[in-house]
Amino acid sequence: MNAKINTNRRLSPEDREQQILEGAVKFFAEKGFSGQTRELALQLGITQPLLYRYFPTKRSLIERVFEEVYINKLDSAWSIALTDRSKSLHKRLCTFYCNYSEATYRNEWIRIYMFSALMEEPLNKHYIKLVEEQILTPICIELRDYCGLPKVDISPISQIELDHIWVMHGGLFYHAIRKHIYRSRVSDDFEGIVSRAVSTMLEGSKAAQ
Amino acid sequence: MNAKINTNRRLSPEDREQQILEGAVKFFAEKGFSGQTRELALQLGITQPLLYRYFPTKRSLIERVFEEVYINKLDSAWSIALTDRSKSLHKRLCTFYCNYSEATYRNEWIRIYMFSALMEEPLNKHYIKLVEEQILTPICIELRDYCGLPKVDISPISQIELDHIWVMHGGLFYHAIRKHIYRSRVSDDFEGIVSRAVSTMLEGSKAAQ
DNA sequence: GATTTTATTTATCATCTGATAAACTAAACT
DNA sequence: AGTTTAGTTTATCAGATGATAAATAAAATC
Repeated sequence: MNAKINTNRRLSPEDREQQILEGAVKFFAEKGFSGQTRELALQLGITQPLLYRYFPTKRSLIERVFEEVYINKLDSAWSIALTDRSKSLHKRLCTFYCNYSEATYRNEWIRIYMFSALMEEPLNKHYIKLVEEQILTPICIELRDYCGLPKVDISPISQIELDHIWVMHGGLFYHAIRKHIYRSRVSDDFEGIVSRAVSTMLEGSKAAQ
Repeated sequence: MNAKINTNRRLSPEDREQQILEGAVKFFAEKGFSGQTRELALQLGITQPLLYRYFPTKRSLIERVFEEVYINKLDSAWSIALTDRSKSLHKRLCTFYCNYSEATYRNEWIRIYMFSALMEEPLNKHYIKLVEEQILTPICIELRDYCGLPKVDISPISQIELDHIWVMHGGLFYHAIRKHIYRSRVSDDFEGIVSRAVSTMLEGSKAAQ
């Protein structure tokens, strides 16, 4: 299928390493980390031992794949934009989730994320912590303001509030799971889905007070 | 760890098969389907070739695991109860999701489901279809009634409506993913989470009209 | 109690799979 | 052009892994 004809043999080490890394991301996203080095090499159009010239072990390659996929994906500017009260909270949340989904709700990202979570890679827990601290807590704070509830410095954000936002966050994430893991046919109008989910959450939260 | 001392050797074929099957469910839920037969046997306190007395291949054992985990989990009485308009829709949805989560949001179910989805087992697509037909579409129909919108026979349930309910459904499912796949600390008050998610969805949907 | 049956184990095979070493060859250097 | 350097392949290893056959021993049968 995807096996390239080896047109340009003898790449520079930097190019070859990059090519292997990119191929490995695709490969492991598809097959999981029990995918075999020979099959990866075949898909790259190189021989299997060549992998070991650039990565000492399979495990080291997998860890580079993690880095490649996860570094710099969470832009701190986003969580700052979430707190910009010159715009409506609805607008801010929609913008955020559209940006966020473009960066993370991608085939390779989602699948590698799920494979690594099932393998109990520490990566997953780090990422979850980051999401709670940099995304969900800021949203909870804005939601309190939106609903006219006490500020954070009066009472800290509770697990209940976090879990409530997790449902919306998870619901949107689950859209990507359905698309890239279940490979179901899903509506391509993600903006519309986000907008409705955000409206529902905001209206529902206000009504609950 | 879990390796039983082999106190009762020579079980009856029925008992042994059942014991292997139950052990295999736990084992593959933890390790995924690339888990090895020797390790499974060790965990069961039997020798590896004994597995092949009861299951001709590893694959056949895995397929029995699928059956064991998924058969009869979707109770058709639930979707009927969803349409019982003598109770409030909020009440019906809460009851449904509490029952549904008890049957499916379990460690082994969730993990095997996700492993099988990543492997593109047909099981997944069948199950998704069932969920859309027997759970989500009935909910959409009830939601239309709740919001005072046209009946199904006037205009069928659209992809947009389904996707909207998928967000709530996925958000609740994602709670189980966080618990059993990410193994995050989550609130144990699932009833409370369901109640808030349902209220939010209902209020939000009504307000959107 | 002796014999048959069969659940289980021991021993083993063939293939797969991560990894290494040596051979090869395209490019760089003198 | 001849020599060196280094990217790539061929050949191969050692351990893992699914699966099978023969040996063993607990239970059932007579």
